[in-house]
Amino acid sequence: MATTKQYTVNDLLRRFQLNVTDSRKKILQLFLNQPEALAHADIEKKAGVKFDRVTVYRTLQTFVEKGLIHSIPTADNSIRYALCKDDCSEGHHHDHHVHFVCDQCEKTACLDQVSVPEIKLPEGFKKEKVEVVISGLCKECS
Amino acid sequence: MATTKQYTVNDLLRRFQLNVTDSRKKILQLFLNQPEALAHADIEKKAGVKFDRVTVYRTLQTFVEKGLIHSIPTADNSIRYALCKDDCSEGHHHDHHVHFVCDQCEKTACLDQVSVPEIKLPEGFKKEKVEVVISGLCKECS
DNA sequence: ACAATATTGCAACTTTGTTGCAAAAACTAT
DNA sequence: ATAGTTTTTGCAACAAAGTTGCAATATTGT
Repeated sequence: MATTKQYTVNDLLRRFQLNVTDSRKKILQLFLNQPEALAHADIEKKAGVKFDRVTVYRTLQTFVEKGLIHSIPTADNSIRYALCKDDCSEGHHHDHHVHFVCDQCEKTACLDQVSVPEIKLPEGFKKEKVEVVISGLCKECS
Repeated sequence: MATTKQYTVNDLLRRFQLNVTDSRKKILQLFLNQPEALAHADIEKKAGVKFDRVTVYRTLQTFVEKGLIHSIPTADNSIRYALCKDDCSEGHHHDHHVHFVCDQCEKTACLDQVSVPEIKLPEGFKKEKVEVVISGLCKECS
């Protein structure tokens, strides 16, 4: 019930050294409620009129900085965010899974089962982070 | 000399069934002149005050539609564009190489030598396009 | 060179993102 | 519980990015 959820969210925020506030609880809950990645616009919509646009921006920024969520690059100028699973820490995201964007329903998901393959770069390049975004049709749409 | 360049650009535009106009020539030339990917802002800057913002938007859109350039997804909300190498056709980009973004100089490049590995998706997903963006330090910066 | 078509530039507008600052809320220690 | 300190929020104002309609201009094929 409601209380259970609250505890989870509060706990999670605390664990990431964040003060517990209404907007943070609400936004974090959105991420926990559903598997897909969320764009800024989605969050504003789903959170209702309740929070200022600025607050949403700042909350997302904070969450990324603390390693609660990570951003998924897209080719359409709308960054999407998803919960980090395990080994992300402050300022350092290790995102070893593949992201999938459905061309039809536009939903973005983390494919935790699929890991990013090793890629060898030419001499002189130093690899820091590898992002793989696959587009196509998701389970529901194909 | 100048004339040679002109011919190349005109040719290329014609080959992609585009009318030859000042802005298209200029913008295409920008892409040919240098290896890095360009963001919208770069293009406006480099093209000088000569073209309207709207024209640049529309030109890039047209180029993408016709398969002359492709967009590279980024996590910082600024789409970058690069010339398509070979097997892109109208509405269908086959971009089998890896993209590299330097964390220091911010330059984005296509690593044509490095090809995207096969990735197997879970049951039910239909793969259409695979984008790989690697960040780190480029040759010059490391 | 002309007519048909496509492209451009302008203006006005919408959306998206940022900053400074005062009010409100959350945390800490008593 | 409360007072004091620190964070966070919301507002306002702004800046930047992107879109649309339309009239003027440029391009193309004949």
